[in-house]
Amino acid sequence: MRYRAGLQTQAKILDATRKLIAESGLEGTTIKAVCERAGVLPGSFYNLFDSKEQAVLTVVRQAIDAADPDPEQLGNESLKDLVEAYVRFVTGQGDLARVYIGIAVSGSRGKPELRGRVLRHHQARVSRFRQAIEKERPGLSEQDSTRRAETLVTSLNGVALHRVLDPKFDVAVHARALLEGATT
Amino acid sequence: MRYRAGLQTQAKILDATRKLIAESGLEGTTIKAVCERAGVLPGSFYNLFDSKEQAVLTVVRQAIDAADPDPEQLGNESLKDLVEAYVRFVTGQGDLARVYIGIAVSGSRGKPELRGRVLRHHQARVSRFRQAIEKERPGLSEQDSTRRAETLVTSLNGVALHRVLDPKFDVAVHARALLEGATT
DNA sequence: ATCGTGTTTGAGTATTCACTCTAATTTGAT
DNA sequence: ATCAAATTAGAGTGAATACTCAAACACGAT
Repeated sequence: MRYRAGLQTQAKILDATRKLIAESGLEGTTIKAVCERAGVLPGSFYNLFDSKEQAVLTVVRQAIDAADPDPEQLGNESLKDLVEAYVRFVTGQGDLARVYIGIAVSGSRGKPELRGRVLRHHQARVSRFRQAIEKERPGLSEQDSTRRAETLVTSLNGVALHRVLDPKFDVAVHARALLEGATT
Repeated sequence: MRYRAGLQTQAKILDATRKLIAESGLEGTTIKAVCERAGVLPGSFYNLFDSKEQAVLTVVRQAIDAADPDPEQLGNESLKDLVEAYVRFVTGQGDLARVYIGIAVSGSRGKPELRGRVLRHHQARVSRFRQAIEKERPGLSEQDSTRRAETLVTSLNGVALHRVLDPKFDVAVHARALLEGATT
């Protein structure tokens, strides 16, 4: 993959894969469907990717990266910043958010690669939230701040999950309530 | 299906289906796998069920029913009762809880039957939680109590979701924290 | 004991899946 | 313009899928 044509084809395939996962989950994401939507034939797909799983993993990596804001400023942002960034991710990048949530539930079974990646990401996220909580409430024990961070992160995922089912669900309102609950 | 043998076979098939969905998701739940685990041949399966989807739907219906405590005492239980019942369901009936959570995301796509069922059940659940909240905090507006109930129910789902990924995750602790957040 | 009906058998069907292969075409540095 | 390498075309592979069917068998009311 060194020519322009190859790079364009790769982008088209990844776009198609992302949209298909968001629309119909891993189950509905077949090579045939991806190729049809990308306007490409299977031969081209396998010229650029070793397997279907490789393409899926690339998209999942994109989704996980997109769920975290400004990785450079790690440790310098407020809890409100973190929550708002997640709300923006869920409401503004619907496709990636659906991939993220969908993988967290169904895609991790029997696929250690995916499961490990999701769990590692979750842990990093909890740690980041914990730091922000400790900055806001310096008196808390580490155990307590960790517990609050875990409750907040998993609850936010639950709210995001419901938005996948009901697009009218107001994520921002519930995120605000959870934010308040975590700091009082 | 009128003889005892048929009823026994039906029960064996549903048990196998439930366990397989819990272990390996919808994707891994094939007719062959279900039949092998149930000690039955495909012909017997299709003598009792019209399709794979029918068997899956039956299991999902069981899971949804099991998520609600004492349907007869509707409206008479405290918020704490409701939360504790959900924790018991998630921690004690892992199989069904996994089916419920998994279906809510991955299974509902492209299957209006399932999607509608899940959303209707969610609405009933929110309404039940709202009533309990209003009894605990009589001063709240309906809009406010509804918002609190929605936050609580979706957050509990998020906590339960994470337990699917990490069996060591302490659901009870986080459920308690969410319960407190909903009533203060 | 008989007989209609429910149940099981187990091979068989059509389809779809991820993936391969070879030949033809396109690319871009020279 | 040339040519090696990158890319594409598109039919084809074997395995797995959901599902079917006719024949054998088991049940239980009579």
